[in-house]
Amino acid sequence: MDHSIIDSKACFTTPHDAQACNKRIMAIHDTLYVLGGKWKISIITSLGFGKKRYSELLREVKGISGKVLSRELKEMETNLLIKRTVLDTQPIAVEYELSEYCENLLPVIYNLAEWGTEHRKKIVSVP
Amino acid sequence: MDHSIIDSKACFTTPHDAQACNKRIMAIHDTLYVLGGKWKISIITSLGFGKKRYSELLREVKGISGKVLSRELKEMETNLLIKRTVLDTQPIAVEYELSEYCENLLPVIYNLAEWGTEHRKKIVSVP
DNA sequence: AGTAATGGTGACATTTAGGTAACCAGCTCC
DNA sequence: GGAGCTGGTTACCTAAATGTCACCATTACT
Repeated sequence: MDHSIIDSKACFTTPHDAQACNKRIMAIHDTLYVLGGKWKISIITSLGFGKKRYSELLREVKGISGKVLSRELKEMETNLLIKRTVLDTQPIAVEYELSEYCENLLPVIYNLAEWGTEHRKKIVSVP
Repeated sequence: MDHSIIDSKACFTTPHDAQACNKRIMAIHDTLYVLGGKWKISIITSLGFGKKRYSELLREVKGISGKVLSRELKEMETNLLIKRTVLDTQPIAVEYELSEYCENLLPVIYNLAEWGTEHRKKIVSVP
């Protein structure tokens, strides 16, 4: 019963059961995948300030290409993080916005930001 | 002053200041990088159950190659997540363990696991 | 008819991450 | 001296992520 930090901190609920352990690892990788890559965080941040059209995102998320933007948006839509609405204006306009479901993700992102900020300080201060 | 979810949930501290925004995005990517890739979470999980030697990790982290393991360990060491101790036994043995600093990361990982678990349920239940 | 804006898509090239297998030094056992 | 263990490193190769650039249909304006 001496498995150190993880159990003692009650951060990992299940101990040495390989299957539960693997499920947990997969869950973590799922989340990392949903948030990972070069652009997702920027897109979420941009949409965090309000709904945007495709061309607005293309302008605001600096450096992204049209192809990658549309792919990322599609993926985030199938992950239910984003709502896509086609307006029947002339010419046609498409609006993207964060979904309500995406709100669950914001505290997670917040923690990533906090830890990253502190970590950067820590690393640059190391001799 | 209508920038929706993010501010209303107080999840992003600073509003529409581009520089602060970018710093935050970088911080998030730092964290994602520290935890990202195919193996880091598995290594942390394995070391979470107690200190391990190189060859033990090679056996327990199933599928990893020696090259990648040593690279990941080095990187995690420079990120101060891991302590490396050379024991002067014969033959020489090297022990790896999670650092105290790494404990700060465990709640973050915990959140990733929780969200990932719920998200998987959500996605498979979608029509 | 020509130009520009909308929201994209497709073929291809490049970059990065990860995998394979051979090799090495130091030591021990036989 | 040969085989086997330790903890690695190296050169080379494949696969995945990302970037570039050309292209498309629709509508509107001039």
